[in-house]
Amino acid sequence: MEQRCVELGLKMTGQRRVIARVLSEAKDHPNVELVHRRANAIDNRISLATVYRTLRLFEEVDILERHDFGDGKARYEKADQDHHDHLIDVKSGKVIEFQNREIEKLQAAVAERLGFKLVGHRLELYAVPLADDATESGE
Amino acid sequence: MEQRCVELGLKMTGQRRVIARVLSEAKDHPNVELVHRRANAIDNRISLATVYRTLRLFEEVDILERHDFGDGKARYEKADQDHHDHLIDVKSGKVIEFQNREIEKLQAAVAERLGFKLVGHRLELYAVPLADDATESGE
DNA sequence: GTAACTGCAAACGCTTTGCGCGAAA
DNA sequence: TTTCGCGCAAAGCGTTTGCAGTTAC
Repeated sequence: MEQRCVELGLKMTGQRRVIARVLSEAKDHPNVELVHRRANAIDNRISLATVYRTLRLFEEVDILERHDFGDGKARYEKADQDHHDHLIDVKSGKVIEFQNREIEKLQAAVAERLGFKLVGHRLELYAVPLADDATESGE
Repeated sequence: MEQRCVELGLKMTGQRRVIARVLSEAKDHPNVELVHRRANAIDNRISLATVYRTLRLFEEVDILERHDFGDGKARYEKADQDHHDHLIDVKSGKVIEFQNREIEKLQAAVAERLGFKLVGHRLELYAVPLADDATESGE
């Protein structure tokens, strides 16, 4: 990810490096506050404003993807991976990634049938565990 | 819609009647400010707070559906119609409704394969017109 | 009559921004 | 030296809420 930033001519400061690292290592979809907390665990002089500015910057150059899963807070993940959509376990709040080529194709077909060219989409599945032994957790 | 409110035991005040009517007659997906403006065209003593409170109330009893198409403002439509998803023309902002049984089935299948039971979903297609003669409009 | 609703204005939560300072090129 | 990023605090925005007066039943 750092390499990517250099290619784009972004000045890599200490703060940005830390924030980049936090998201590189994240296996979940942290919101801004969580990124801030994790960044501060590494360097506690990073302000919330800088986190907001940096996340936005990274999003603009397509290093990160921003999501909104309906709780009113932006959540981030790195964008360099294969495209996928999200299933949100409404019991635990956990987010699971999935891919489905067939749905993607149908989406493009629907758009075309309506006279449009698909340029993006948002698909989120809200679901509950089948075997109801859900463990409560933040994600 | 008014009938529906009475069934639910909602007190039908003048303000609520107006707001219900505005959304009954809406062919688009107005945001709160727009609902407020349209309601005021009928009775200019309806406050924004009441619009917010009423829309939320109607949403809670499933008279209305709330959407968030990514512009940070809630948008509403009546909920009594067939289920559908939305295609957003990113050129004009226009919203087109569509149905696709096959996508719905695949969504349920995806959820099940992951060990979940689908309880809701959000699908939005962002697209541009194929024949690029888009007329700019609010919706 | 009384519980429920309303308007107003203040507060809310998330996010952005103006400013002066400090670091990098 | 000039540009850019930073922390801080204040402001912005859509939305919610406390309160006192008003309305529907």
